[in-house]
Amino acid sequence: MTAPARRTGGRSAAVLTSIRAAVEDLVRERGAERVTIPLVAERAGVNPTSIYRRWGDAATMINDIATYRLDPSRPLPSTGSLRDDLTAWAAEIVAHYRKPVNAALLRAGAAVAGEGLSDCLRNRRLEAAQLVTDSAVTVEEVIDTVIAPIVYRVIFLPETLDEATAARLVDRLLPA
Amino acid sequence: MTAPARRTGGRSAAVLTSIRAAVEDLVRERGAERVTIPLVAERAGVNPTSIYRRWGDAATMINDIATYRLDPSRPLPSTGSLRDDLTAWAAEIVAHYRKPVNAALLRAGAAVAGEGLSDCLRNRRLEAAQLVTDSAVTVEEVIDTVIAPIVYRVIFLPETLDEATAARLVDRLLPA
DNA sequence: CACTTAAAGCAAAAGTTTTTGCGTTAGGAG
DNA sequence: CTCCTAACGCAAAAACTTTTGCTTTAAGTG
Repeated sequence: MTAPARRTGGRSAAVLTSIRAAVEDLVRERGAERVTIPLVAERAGVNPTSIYRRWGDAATMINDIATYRLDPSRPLPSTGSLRDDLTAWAAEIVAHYRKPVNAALLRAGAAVAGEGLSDCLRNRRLEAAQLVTDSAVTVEEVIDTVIAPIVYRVIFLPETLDEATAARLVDRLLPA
Repeated sequence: MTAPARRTGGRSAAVLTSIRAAVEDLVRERGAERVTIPLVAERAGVNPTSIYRRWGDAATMINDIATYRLDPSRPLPSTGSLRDDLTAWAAEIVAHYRKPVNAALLRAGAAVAGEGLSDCLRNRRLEAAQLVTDSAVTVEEVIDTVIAPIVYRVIFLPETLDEATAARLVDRLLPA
C-alpha cells in the first residue's frame, strides 16, 4: 500500500492562496483570537468544510499560515564583514515585522508556541547559525542580543521598533 | 449623580476567585485559544452569564486574568549592589515563568498585546526603572539585555530557560 | 436591621460554529 | 485521453456559544 497521491496543484493551490490572503487580512483587522473559520471561508470565497477538513480548527490554521508567512528562507547578506552582514540581516527582520500583518501573525504564533505547535522563528535561528560560523560569536548570543529584543518589541512595544534598532543591537553584540 | 456603589466583596469576590482558578487551569491544560466561556463557567461552578456580563468575551477575560497573575508588585531586592539586585530580580522572574501556568498566561498575553489591550509586563518595566536609578544603566538596556531574552525563551524556547540564565544575562549587561 | 440595587442565577431564544453524508470537480498517473 | 480518487462544495443536522428578559441573592449604606 503506497501513499495516495496528494493533489497540490490547480484548484487546491488556488484555494490555499485565497485562504492565506483572507487569514492575513483578518488577523490584521481583528487580531488572531477573533478570526473564525466561517469568517475566513466567506472572505476567501471557499466552503468552510474545506478549511475544517484541512486544518481542523482556527488555531492550527492560523499557526500554519503564520509559520509560512513569517519564515521565508531568503538569501543571506554576505559582504565578508560579520558586522555588516548581521546589521543588514537584522535590518531586514525589523523591516519585515514593522508591517502590521507580520506583527499580528507573530503574536498569533507566540500564542501557540511552546507546546511544539509553532516554530515560526525556526529559520531566523538557522540564519543566525549561518552568519556566525567561523566567528567567535555564538548563535545563542545572536538570539539573546539581536533577535529577542526585536521580537519583544514587535509583540509588546511595537511603537519602539524603528529602523535604527537593528544597528544598535548589533553594536551591542560586537562593540567597536 | 454619584457613581453607584460597586460590590466587590463576599459573593462577587468568591466568584472572581473561582473564575481565576478555572481560567488558569484551563489555559495550562488546553492553551488559551481553546478556552471558552462556558468551559470556564462549568469548571468554576458559576453561571456563564456572569462571565459574559463581566468581560464580554474570552480574550478580554483571559487577558485580564493574565495581567493580574503575571504582574504582581513585589518588594525589590535591595542589597546596595546593582549587580546583586538585578541578578536576584531576574532570577525571580525566571522562576516565575518556569511555572507552566505562568508561561501559558504570558503566551496568551502576547497574543493580544500591541493593540493597547494587554500590558502584562508593565510592572517588570517599572521595577527595572527602580533598580537602575542613580546608575549608568538605562531601563532600555535592562529590557533588551535581561527581560527580552527571558521572555523570548519563555514563549519560543521554554526548555532553554534554566536558573543559570538570569545570572548570565546580568553578566552581559554588567561585565566584570 | 432594613432598604436599595449591584451582581449572580436561570431558562429560553437567537446566533454561530462544527460535523457529517453525499454529490461534484478536477489533479495526476498511466 | 481515460480512469481513479483527492479535494472541494453543498445542505442538513448537531453541538456549542452568546444574548436577553426576568428572578433571586446578598453587599454596602444609613
